[in-house]
Amino acid sequence: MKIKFRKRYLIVAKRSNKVSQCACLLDSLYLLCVARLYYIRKKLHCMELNEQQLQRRQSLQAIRDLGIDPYPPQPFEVNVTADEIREHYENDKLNYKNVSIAGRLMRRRIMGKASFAELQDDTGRIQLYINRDEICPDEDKSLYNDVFKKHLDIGDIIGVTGYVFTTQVGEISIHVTSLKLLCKTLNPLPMPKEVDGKVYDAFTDPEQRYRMRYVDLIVNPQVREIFLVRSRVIGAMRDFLIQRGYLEVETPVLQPIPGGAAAKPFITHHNALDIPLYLRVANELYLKRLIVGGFRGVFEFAKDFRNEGMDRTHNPEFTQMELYVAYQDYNWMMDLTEQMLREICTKVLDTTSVMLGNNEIEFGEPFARMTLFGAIEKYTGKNLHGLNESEIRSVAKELKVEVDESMGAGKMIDEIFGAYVEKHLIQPTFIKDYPVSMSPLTKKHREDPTLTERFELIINGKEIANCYSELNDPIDQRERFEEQAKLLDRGDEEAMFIDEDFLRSLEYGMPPTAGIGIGIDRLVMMLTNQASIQEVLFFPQMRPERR
RNA sequence: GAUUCGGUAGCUCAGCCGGUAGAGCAUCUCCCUUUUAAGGAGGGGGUCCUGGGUUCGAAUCCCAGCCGGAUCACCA
Repeated sequence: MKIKFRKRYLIVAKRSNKVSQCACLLDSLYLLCVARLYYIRKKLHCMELNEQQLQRRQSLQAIRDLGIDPYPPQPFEVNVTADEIREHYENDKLNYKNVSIAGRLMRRRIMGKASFAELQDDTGRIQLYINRDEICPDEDKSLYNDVFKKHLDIGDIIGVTGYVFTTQVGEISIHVTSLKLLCKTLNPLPMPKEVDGKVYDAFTDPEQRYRMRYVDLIVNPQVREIFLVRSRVIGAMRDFLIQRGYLEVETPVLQPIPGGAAAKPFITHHNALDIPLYLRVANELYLKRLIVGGFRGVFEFAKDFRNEGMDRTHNPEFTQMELYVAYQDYNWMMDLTEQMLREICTKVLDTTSVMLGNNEIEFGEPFARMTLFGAIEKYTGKNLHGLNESEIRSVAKELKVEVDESMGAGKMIDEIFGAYVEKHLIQPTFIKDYPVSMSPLTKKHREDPTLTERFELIINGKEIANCYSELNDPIDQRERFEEQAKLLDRGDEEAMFIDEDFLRSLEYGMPPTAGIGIGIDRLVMMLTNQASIQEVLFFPQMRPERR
């Protein structure tokens, strides 16, 4: 507006060289008013559409005026995909004499009475050759001259039929004999281009990509690939577990007591019951109730919710697979985990080693196994085993690890581990035997009552799985919960609540059980070499868009 | 949360020692019947993130804010 005025003012100033300054001023004031009115009208009538959006709406109307439905209700029969044509045409030409394919128009090269275009379906792109006199055999050339050349835009969804051929420069293409508009689009797409492997004008702004994932998926094929891997990883894991006879179950997301993990929950309210409910931070306590109920093995791919920080490895909601198997222990679960990851990696990526940044992670070799205190001693020189809370606090201070009064011994050990050890564990490593205080749901170690039978699997310096021999002594469990309750009172917002119903279930008897939780998002990050969790979530949480 | 970098056309970005807003692609008009970043000719398109300040004059300098990226710290 300001600029428009300035431009006009300059024009006026030039024109009125010989006119009095007063007249010039009046003139420009008038133009200012006109410009403002024009601006307001533009805003009201066009809802701030840009030129290209307006153009597309005009094309939409023009198409309707030609008697064509831009959003037809009939199905369009597709009998081939872009990928299939590119792969099999050369060896099976007779089978591609009558193809029908649908997708987005992604590029047009119009050369007068004939054109090339690129159609993108869910498998990739295929070139189209469109000849005016073939799609318009009669006098009426409007389908080519008006609809195709003028009123179709990049991104529009079309269906074509025709036969496959190879062009003079050797590109497998579809010679189009008929073309139908299936959906007119009103927003222009970003237009990345690739020349000799170099990508220009890529749609790379992470904010835009995450906010408009649909656009990201249309124009960035590598993004689509990540989500295909994600789906296959989950599929392979599910197959692995079902093959072994474990039951896939579903347990409550809305929980009256948020149990099973040290984490800050989201809280909500149920109107009819007039009670607070929490979004689950884990499903552990429910799956164990099912083991009490008599299932031998249960698992769930669970969305968990934690009201904590957000960064490139944390999203407020994330996916965990939790598995509980009766009559097993954590040693057995180590073997199963190793086997499962090896199988998933092989099935999904057809290899046992993956590049992750500069590190090559090897899933084919046996995973290293170390005790927690052993690992801490290895990397800090301090043996924490047998130390009491105040002794650990002083070691933590000596190591310059930040601790505060609300932290118990377990929490401080975890801090030290995080600061000194975790980053060194690049290859898959099981860290086992955690102190009792940091594992309130875990059975005491068979040889050392100050420890628990628990392991975490660390890969590339990140925890990816957490497993226990599950505590099934109801009296011991009650005492551990009471310890947690004291931490809650001390101000540890992540400490656990006492879950009376869970305790009651243990009093009915839970067989010895091994349980594990595997972070699916992190696993997928590793298998797709992604540094941020947003890249493996379709719709990562974002601040709301303004207006 | 701390530090740091950034926000300019539909997209990717340049301009930033203050002085009339630029490029490529996209879009529009015209030419072109095997092109492929198709080509040729011409045109349109901007609240330079927002709000203050300094100045005759701010996209540019200063302050505040909003949004985002990266790094660091913490939860998975």
